[in-house]
Amino acid sequence: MTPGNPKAGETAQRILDIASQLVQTRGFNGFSYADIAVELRLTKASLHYHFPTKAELGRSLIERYEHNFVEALAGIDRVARGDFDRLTRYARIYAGVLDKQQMCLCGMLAAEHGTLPETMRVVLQHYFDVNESWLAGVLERGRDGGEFRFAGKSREVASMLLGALEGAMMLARSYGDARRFMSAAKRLLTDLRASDEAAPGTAGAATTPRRRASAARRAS
Amino acid sequence: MTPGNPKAGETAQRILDIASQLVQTRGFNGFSYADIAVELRLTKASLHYHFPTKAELGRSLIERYEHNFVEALAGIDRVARGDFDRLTRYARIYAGVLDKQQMCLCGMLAAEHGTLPETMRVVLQHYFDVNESWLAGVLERGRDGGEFRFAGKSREVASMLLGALEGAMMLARSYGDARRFMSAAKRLLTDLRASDEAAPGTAGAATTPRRRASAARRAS
DNA sequence: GTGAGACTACTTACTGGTAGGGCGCTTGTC
DNA sequence: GACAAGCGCCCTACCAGTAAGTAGTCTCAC
Repeated sequence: MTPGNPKAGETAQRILDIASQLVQTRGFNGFSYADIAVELRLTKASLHYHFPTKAELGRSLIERYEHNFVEALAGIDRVARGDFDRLTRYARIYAGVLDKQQMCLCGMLAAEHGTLPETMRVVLQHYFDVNESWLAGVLERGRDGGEFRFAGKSREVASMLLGALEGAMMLARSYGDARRFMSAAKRLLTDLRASDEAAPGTAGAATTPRRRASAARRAS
Repeated sequence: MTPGNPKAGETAQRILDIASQLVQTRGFNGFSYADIAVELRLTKASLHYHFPTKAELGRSLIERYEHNFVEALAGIDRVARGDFDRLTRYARIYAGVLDKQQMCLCGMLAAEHGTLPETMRVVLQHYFDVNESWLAGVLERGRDGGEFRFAGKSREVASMLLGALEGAMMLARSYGDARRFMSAAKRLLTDLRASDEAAPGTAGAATTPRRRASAARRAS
């Protein structure tokens, strides 16, 4: 198909698209090369041409997912108004995945950690590290700027937040009810706000950052 | 073991023991009847005698797990001093599972929800409902009694808490670092306390060293 | 401007191994 | 002799992965 398209890697990308979807719905142990082959109307052997082993495919999957995620985070940093808004948008990425009846690729793989090839484990952990670093940075700046209030290291809050969102996503998906995720995410985020006061109600709204500290760009 | 025990289902229990361990480390799609057979020095056919299908085995697994969990919760209700202590002990159950390099059986299955037989999905959801109900009850009483402070429905907090603990467990396991779970759990629980006041000090972040039996009281 | 060689993107046909599952026979016990 | 518990043997489907071959395309020397 598409005869006038000699662009290298096009098929590989389509393989990754299907594989990603399969992992995010059925897990890494829940699909086979045959599943992709059927969907793509190729033979299994062709898939092995592009990705010699399933471990290789899995590694590529994570790397691409991380790459896209990092871009999304950069996008957030570009448009977000304040750090609370950043977290809100971050959570919205998760919600978007959930709306497609999918689990976070890496959340899924984390559950399957025990059966994953070592090569995949390494890049998987890197994905989480990147997420945690970004979150920690946002939290740190947000606290400095007076938008957030929390005790302890921002890195630890980031770690908790990451796990809580992944877990909320997992349960929401198994309940087939995205609102479960929404509710949990909202609670987790508002609990971090400096203006909590045991605040009930729906709140939300746009944030008015007190200060945009020019301080520390990085927190790693 | 326990030779003088002609109680029917002894082998069935041993099958469930092994299967449970396998699910909690490798997932439901990550083990086979053959794995159990090897471990138990039985044939696969014998296993099928006790559990005709894998779905049946899975269902029994969840039901037994829930049964044990409910007993543990009753145990907590018997000995706990106050509702914060109840939650602390609840989290300690998770920590105990994690110490064995295992994931919560049902947390693992939730991730694999997309490939689970319908019969298993039903009992799986029941497990989470039971957990959530117990948590909601503790939270509700704790708030009424002035031990907790939070906004909104206790049921929603319970749901968030459940997801957050499962998620924290999942990530901690994939990092091979139980302290990640400890840290997250502690933060989640202390955030619910009425006496937070933006928390004193940074709290001895690092660890809450493993404490075995008694010596409970507070996790501060 | 053409033909040899290399390269890409596949194919068909197959491997050894494992999956869940089923049949019919044998024990040991009450 | 009924019955729970287990075994030997087998089946079909599917798994990841491999070998060998092929159609089309690009490059470059002549």
